[in-house]
Order: sequence, then structure tokens, then C-alpha cells
Amino acid sequence: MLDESGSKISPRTISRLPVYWRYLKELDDFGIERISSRELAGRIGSTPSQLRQDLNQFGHFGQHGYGYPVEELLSSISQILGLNRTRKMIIVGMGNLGMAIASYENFGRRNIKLAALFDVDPERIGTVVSDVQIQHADEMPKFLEENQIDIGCVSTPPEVAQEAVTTMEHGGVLGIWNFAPVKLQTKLPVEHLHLGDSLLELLYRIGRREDK
Amino acid sequence: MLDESGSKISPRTISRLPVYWRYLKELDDFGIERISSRELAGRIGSTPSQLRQDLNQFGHFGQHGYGYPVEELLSSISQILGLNRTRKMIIVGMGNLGMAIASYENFGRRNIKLAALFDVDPERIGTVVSDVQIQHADEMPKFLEENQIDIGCVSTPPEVAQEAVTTMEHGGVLGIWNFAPVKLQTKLPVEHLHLGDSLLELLYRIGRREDK
DNA sequence: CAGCTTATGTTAATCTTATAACAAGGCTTG
DNA sequence: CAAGCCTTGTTATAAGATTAACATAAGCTG
Repeated sequence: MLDESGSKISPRTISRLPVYWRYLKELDDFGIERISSRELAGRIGSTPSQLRQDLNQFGHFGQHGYGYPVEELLSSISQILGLNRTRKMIIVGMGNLGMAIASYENFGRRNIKLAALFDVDPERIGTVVSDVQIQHADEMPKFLEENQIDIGCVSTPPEVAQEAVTTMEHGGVLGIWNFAPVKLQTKLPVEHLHLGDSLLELLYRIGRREDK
Repeated sequence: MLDESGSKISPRTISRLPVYWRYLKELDDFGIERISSRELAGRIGSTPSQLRQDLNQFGHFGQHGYGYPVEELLSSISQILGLNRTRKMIIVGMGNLGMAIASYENFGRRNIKLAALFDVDPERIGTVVSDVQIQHADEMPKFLEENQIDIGCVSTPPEVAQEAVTTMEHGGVLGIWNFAPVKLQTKLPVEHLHLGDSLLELLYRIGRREDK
């Protein structure tokens, strides 16, 4: 049984799916064929209850008294996450962070294809990163017209992030992966990842620790 | 009134504090002196109720019928986050991501000082990034013995992340900022940031969008 | 092949988080 | 300087998420 569409999936569950996927992939690579919720949860650092609760939002993947078949479950979660089809991504803003993202080796295994890179700095334009040449950002509208792009990654300075997103939205991009620390005005799904915020959270926890 | 220690602060609240800090800093830079929960929440994309609820976990910063004094509130939140004192950070793993983190311009305003960089690749060792020279990872224990380091940033391949963390923990580091996709065995507070997981979450949401 | 063991799917209870409502108190204005 | 208007702090309510419990069903063993 698979993915009972219609029912709302909890956001918390969704954010754990990629973790499940990673661990299952590792198990599968090791040739392990089955796993119990207890053991998988143990590795992940979660609880059996939560794991089962999460999975059962999408269907029944396990077998009573046996556990979960790794390969099958991995395949199901891959499908739920949408990994069965290739997605094209572009990156705008090829500073240090943009470079790092473009060089990220793990896109392949997640079925993500780097389609284009954009920047405004003349010194960067023409540079080739991960087999893709950086173009001027002015070329983006035309590029988007000629190519169906799924993911727009924003690693520009915050001042120009909104502009980039607007261009992407008009160009038919389906979702935004945002590294710029600004609230974006768009109807597209946005996944936000901000280094500074994450670091401050750690800072707070370090401070609290010292108090005790 | 400030920071009623003892009461437990909700994790969700904590993760929003850095956002509040950013927006307040922006307001303060613009010379704005006061702001209401309604307006601030509007900018952030939150609700007035949640904002007040969050702030009141730490104390009473506002004034009835007036709102919040920006400079004072900013100062309070800075103190709560622990931004009043400088923290030293080291980075282990100077691949593309490590380079990007080391080059991150916003550490200064968060009172973070880059103290050292480590890698094992002979080609990288000796390179200077953000005024700091990359050393061999073998030097880390000695370095930690001679310097009190607060934050250990891990941007190594996953296979060696645990080893790096163990070394850091023994060396007296207070918290781990982890970019490697592995569960770390440590008693230190860990702040986890994984690009791949974030991207998969976006992928899922894009897929769900298309269904409708 | 029958009974036992095991680990699921699911329901129930607890705990956490978010939204809404409202009384209290300070600013502002005429 | 007093009355009214805001906007907070706080309490109450609702929604959401996690943990716990248990009945059910499949594999395994003797």
C-alpha cells in the first residue's frame, strides 16, 4: 500500500523523511534486508513509536512480527520524496556559499541535476563549476523560458534575493531553496536554510549549558 | 526585567530568537526606536500573539499601549543569545563547504572569532582563509590544549566526523556546529545543518504541490 | 503444525505548541 | 489633566506532536 493521498502529513514527519531515507539507503548499501522500528530508531536517535507513527501516515510498509523490508521501504520513501524523477536546479549567487553548493557531490544520488549558474560579478562569469559555466544573471529570464527548471537556489546577498526569486517564479520554477536571510515574497514553496540563525541557536545552548 | 532563569524555554521559541535578533538589528540600524508586536510579527511572518508569548518567556520588555523599545529589546535578546561575549570557533574539514563557512562575513556581527582551520589534505594546508591559515588536523589536540575554544564546526566527510568531534570534546570545546550527515556521539550540544535533508524536504513539497 | 514469540498498526493519553481572548496599564490628545 | 485609545502581559482554548499501551497478525521453533 502506498501514500494515501488526501490526508494531511505533519510537517514534523516530513522533516524526518530525509533522515529515514539516508539511513535506509545506508542499510541497503550494506545489503541488510530487514530492520525493526526499534533498531532503526536506535540508529537515528528517535523512538520506535515515532518511526511507526510517521511511516503509517503514508501506508503500511511493515510486517507483523518481522519488521520492515529495507529495499522496499527505501523505494517507497524515495517515491514519497519524489526521488524517482530527475529535477533540474539552478543557483543564483556564486559567492563562496554558491560555490560550495554547486560543488556538493550528493546531488546525483538525490536525482538533482545542476542546470545553470548565475552571478553578476564579471570576474566570476565564465568560470566552470561542476561542469556548468557561470552566466550573467541577466540571462536568467531567457534561460528559464527555454528550460523547465524545478528548483531555484538563492545564495545571493539578501538585498537582491527577492528580485532573483521573482524572476524565478515568473520563469516557472517550482520551489525555492533559500540561503539568504530574508523573508521572501512568493507563492512557491520555500525551504529556508540560514547559517547565522543556526549558529545563534547553538550559541544560546552553549550559554545555557554553562549556567548550570 | 531579564531572563527569569529556571523556567524551561520552549525549543521552538529558541529557534525563533535568532530571527527576532536579525529583524531588531535591522530596525535599530534604521534608527527606528519602537515597534509593536503586530508590526514586527508582520515583517517576520509570524503572529503578534506568538511574538509576545515568546518574549514573555524571558521577561517583560514591552510597555502597555506603546510597544517595544527596539534598542533595549535588541540588547536584551543579544544577551539572552549570549552575543555579549566573544566566542572562538574552529573549523575542521576545509572542502568547499568549510571554505564557504570560513569566508562567511557575518561572524563578526555575531561576535564569533575564527581561531583555527584544520584539514588533512596536504594541498590545502598552509592556505590562508579569512586571515587564518589551514593546519593539519593532527595539530588540533595540541591547539585545543593551548586555546580555549567555544565552538567546533564540523564540515568533514561523514566518515571522519565522529573522530573530529571526539577530539574536540576532549579538547574542551563547548558546542558542535555539524554539517556532516551523521548522528554524533557526544554530550555536547550539537546544532545540525544538513544540506541534503533540507533539499529533500523541498523536493517533497514540490511534488505535493504538483499533485493538486 | 500448533503454540509462542515478536514487532507491527493503531488507539489512547500526555505533553507541547500555537491561537485567541481579554483585563490591566501606560501613553497620548484635546 | 482626565478620558480614551492602544498594546501589552497573561490566561484560556484549541490544535498538534510525542510517548505509551495494546490488540493483532505474521514468522519461527520444537
